[in-house]
Amino acid sequence: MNAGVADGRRYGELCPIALGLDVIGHRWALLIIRELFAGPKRFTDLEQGLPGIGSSVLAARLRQLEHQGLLTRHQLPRPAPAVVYRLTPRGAALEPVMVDLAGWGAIYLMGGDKDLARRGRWLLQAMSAAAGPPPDGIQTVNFVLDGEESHVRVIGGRLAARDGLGRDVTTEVRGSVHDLYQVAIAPVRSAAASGGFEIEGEREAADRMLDHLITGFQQAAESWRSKA
Amino acid sequence: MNAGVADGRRYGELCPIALGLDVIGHRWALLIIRELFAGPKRFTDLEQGLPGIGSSVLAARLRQLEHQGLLTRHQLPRPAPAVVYRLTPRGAALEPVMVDLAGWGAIYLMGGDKDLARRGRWLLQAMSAAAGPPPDGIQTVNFVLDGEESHVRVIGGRLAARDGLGRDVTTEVRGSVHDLYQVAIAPVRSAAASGGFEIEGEREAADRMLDHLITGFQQAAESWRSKA
DNA sequence: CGGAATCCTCTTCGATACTG
DNA sequence: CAGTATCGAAGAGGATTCCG
Repeated sequence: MNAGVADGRRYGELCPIALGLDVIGHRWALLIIRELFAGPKRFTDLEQGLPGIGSSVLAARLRQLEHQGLLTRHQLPRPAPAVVYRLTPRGAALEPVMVDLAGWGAIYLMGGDKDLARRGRWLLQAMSAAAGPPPDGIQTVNFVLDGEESHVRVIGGRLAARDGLGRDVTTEVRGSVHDLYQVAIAPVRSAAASGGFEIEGEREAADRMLDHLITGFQQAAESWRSKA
Repeated sequence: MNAGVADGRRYGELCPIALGLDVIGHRWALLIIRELFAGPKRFTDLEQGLPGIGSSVLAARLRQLEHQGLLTRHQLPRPAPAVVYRLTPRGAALEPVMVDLAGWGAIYLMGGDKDLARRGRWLLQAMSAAAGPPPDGIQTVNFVLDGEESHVRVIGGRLAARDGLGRDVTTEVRGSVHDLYQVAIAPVRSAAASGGFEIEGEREAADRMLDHLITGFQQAAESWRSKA
C-alpha cells in the first residue's frame, strides 16, 4: 500500500517501471490478477486456475498483493465458511497493461505446444481483449466449454470474459475448449457456426458474439503477423 | 523465437498473458528492454543502467532475449571492438506495455525512498510516456542532468527519451536529476523555468518542452490520484 | 577495457505433507 | 476449505577470474 513498499526483492530504482515491477513483477503475481479479473475467487479456485503454483507461494502472493492494496480478502458472511479475494480499483487499474500484454503475447498462441494447460476462459479473455468495441446491441452470452462455465459481456464499452454463468442470460454456447482454440488460432477464418458448437437460446445473438470475438482476434493476429 | 519456447521456468499455460510472461516475465528482463528503448547499448552500458544486476544474470538474459527475437547482437564494425545490443521490432512492440506499466507504476514515484537509484533518463522516459501527443512544432531538446546526457524527441507522434545528445539539436537543458524529480513529483505545479535549470540555445523551445513534459506528468498524476 | 564464465551464498520456487 | 510447514531444486546477487 505505501509507496515503494514491496515485499520480496526490489529493484531499488526510482523509475515507474521498476517500482511497478516491484509490485507485480514477481512470479505468478500477474496471473493471479488475471484470474481475479474474471471475478472474485476463493483460494482453491485460484489454485485451480493457476496449475503448478504451490499453495505456499499462492498464500504469500495473496498476502503481498493485499498488503499493497491490489486486492482484498472478504470473509463471506453466513452459510459459507469461505474467504474470497477480490480486485481493488488499484488492481483493476492494471487492465490496460493486461490487455496490451495479452496482445503482445498472443502470437505465441500459434504453435503452442500440445501439452500446455488450456482453459476456455483464458481464451475468451484473450479474444475479448483483442476484439475492439463491440457493435451496439450485442448481448451477454454464456459459454460452457468442457463443462467449464463462463460468460462474455460488455463492460466499459469493451468485451470482458467472466467466470460462471451470467444470470438472466438467455443465450448459451456449448462446445469443447479445443474447438474454440482451433477456431481462434486457425489461420483460416472459420465460420462462427461451423465448429462443433451447440447453441441454445437466441442463435443470432450467439452468432453475433462469436463473430465479433473471432473476427477481432483474427484481425489482431493479422496485424501482429505483419508487424513482427 | 519459436512460439512457446522460453528459457528458464515457464508457466505451461496456453494463455497469451502467461506465454508473454514466459518471455518477458523474468527478473530484469523488462528493465533491460527499458534500457534498450533509449537506444542501442553495450554490455557495460546496460550494467551501468541496471544497478544491482549481476553480470552473469545480464549475460543470461541477453542470450535468452536474443534467442527469443526481442533483441539482436551487433558486432560494431571497425575501430571499436564492441558489441551492441539493439531492440528488434518484436522487442520494440512492447512499447504500449511499457507505457501502460509506467503509467500504472508512476504513483509509486511519490514517496519513493531516499536511497533509490535515480537516473535523469528514467524520469524523462516516464514523463514522455505520461505526456500526451505534443503540440506541433515542438523541437528536440537535449538534457544534461548531473552530467548524464539524453534528449527528448518526437517519435511516432509521441515524446520519447533517448540516451545521448541529439545531433543538430540547438537547445539544451542542464541541471540536476534531483531537481527534475522535484519539479515532476511536487504536488504543486512549479513553473518550468523556476527550477535551477540552465538553458542554452532557444529558451522558448526548452520552455515548451519542459512545460509539456511537466504538465502532462502532473495531469496524469492527478488522474491517478482520483482513480486510486 | 569490454564481455563474459565461474564459484559461492542466499533467496525463491515447486511439490508434498500436514493442520485448524 | 484455507491455508502453514518442510525440503530439495532452481534462480539470483556478488565477487573474482578469465580471455581477446
